[in-house]
Amino acid sequence: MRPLSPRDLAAALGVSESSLKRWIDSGRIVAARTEGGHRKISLVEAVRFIRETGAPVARPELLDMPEVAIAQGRAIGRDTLFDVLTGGDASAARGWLLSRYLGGTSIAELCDGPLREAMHRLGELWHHGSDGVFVEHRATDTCLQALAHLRNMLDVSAEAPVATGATPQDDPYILPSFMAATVIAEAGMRAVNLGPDTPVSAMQHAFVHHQPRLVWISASAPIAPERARELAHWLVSLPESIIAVVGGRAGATIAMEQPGVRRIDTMVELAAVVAGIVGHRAA
Amino acid sequence: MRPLSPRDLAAALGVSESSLKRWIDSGRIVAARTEGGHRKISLVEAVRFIRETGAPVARPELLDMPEVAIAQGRAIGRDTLFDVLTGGDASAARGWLLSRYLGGTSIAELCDGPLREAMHRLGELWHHGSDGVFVEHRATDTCLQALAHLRNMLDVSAEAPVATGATPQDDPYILPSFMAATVIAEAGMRAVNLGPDTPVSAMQHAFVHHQPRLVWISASAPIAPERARELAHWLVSLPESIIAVVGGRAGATIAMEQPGVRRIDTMVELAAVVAGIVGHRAA
DNA sequence: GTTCAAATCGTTCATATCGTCCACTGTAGC
DNA sequence: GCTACAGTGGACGATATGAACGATTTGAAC
Repeated sequence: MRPLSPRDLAAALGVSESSLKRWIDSGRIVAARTEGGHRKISLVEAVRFIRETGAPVARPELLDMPEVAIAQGRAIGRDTLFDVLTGGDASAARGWLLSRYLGGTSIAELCDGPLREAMHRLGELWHHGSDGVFVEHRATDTCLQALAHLRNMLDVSAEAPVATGATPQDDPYILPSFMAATVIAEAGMRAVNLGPDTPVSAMQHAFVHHQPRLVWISASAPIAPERARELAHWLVSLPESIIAVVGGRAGATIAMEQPGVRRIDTMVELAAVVAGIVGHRAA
Repeated sequence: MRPLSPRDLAAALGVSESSLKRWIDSGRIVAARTEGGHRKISLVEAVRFIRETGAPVARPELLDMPEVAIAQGRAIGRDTLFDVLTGGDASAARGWLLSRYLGGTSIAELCDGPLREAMHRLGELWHHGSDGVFVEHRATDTCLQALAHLRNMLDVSAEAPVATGATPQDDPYILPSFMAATVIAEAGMRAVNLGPDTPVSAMQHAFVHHQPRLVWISASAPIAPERARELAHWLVSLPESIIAVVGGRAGATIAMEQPGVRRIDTMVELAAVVAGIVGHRAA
């Protein structure tokens, strides 16, 4: 049970670090000092203060707030995203991702790191335990909420170039394409996501309607050869000025068929592609 | 995010700081105090006040809701949600829904009214025009984002009773169950949504894990007779203290099979059921 | 043990908010 | 018209807050 620094508690309470230091110095919060003079606030003291003053807690996740957890003396920030997701607390997961994002980690990095790892391990569960499907479905919904939250915080110019994308027909995975859309929005393009189980004809309509500079395909489930051919055929038929990228476990099936279609393995890569487009525009 | 100061909220509402301070002091707005006596208003409380009093929001961007300004700017009430959704601008759709919500319409009413109508008309498109699939997929993603936004604004107690729910296997519709989860959260329960294409076994695991008071099933696509029987059988086998509700076009297939399983047609109805549970608890 | 980046220190200063008082507006009763 | 009253918006000195600064401490890597 790590003691809190003034910065930690200030962030959790939504006040400035300066104020918090003053409150400690005036005795309203009791804090110990290290040899070198740094203030350390125990979790119990933080809870006492919050209780007694009725201070609003702006970001409980920074305190790992549930009283149960405090009682158990769980360490702060120790939990991995996987732990939080298997725990099933949607707001905790949102908090986890949000605090990393505010801490400077890009959405793309979050997707490639903790999110990918967590969902991968959940996939393992799916194979091993009988409750894997339950946990995975619940985690998908939780991630959707958290990603939507992040995406809503971004502000993309209405003049930014557009990207359209989808998950192919018969592929039910919601999350990967939603992640791609979020990463693309973060990198500065307007992302139009058609979601899972999308036929090529719908992608074509989206293309005609939005005139995107970038088209993404996110293929996780194994894809039937005819479908892969149909998709690859369409992608190759696009004008040369359009960048087509394909990601996901099953993406290789599509991308291999033809050059000119770029295979992508990570969200950071995707963000780089988008940055190239946006940067080029701006220049 | 960060708590609002009287000045912030006053500016957003277009009233004087003096009035706002008076409203707080008279208890019409609940505000916490800092150690030094400064008033802090949480965003949820601000939203509650705006909804209940019908106060007009002069400058929503000060509340971190810039989309609302745009939605109200373009002659509010002229565009239907259907128009906005077919237009494909996600932030416009968010603004549309958010401004109605701030205006006092409940999420349940929004789902039963504009959202249901819009999605229904989009379904018609699906039959008539060849680009219907594209528009419908895009609109689904847009609605997901907007609903997640609303859901993120709600604040549900960690002690609130739990509801679990899902869409049956082979039913790919994402939105209805997500809407149900949002409505349930609005009405005061913690909602755990397993999303589309969920086998009964996963619902059972969720039940064992979360010990919910309420179980919801959202069935839109036609459901195979064996599956319907399997689902109905499970629902009926639940303890009597558990309330089981079934909604959606295909819901009748399941609910008809057995009494004790309540058929639900609107989100307002669902909210009423939840209110019954929460109210009973509180009493 | 040394090195180094990140966190925290104590301080200062501009700004935000406090509580209070007062002048103004609209409305209801007479 | 007049008064009483209730709500509003603006102004005031006093206090609280938040951001910035260079100096010091900390923790982890080598």
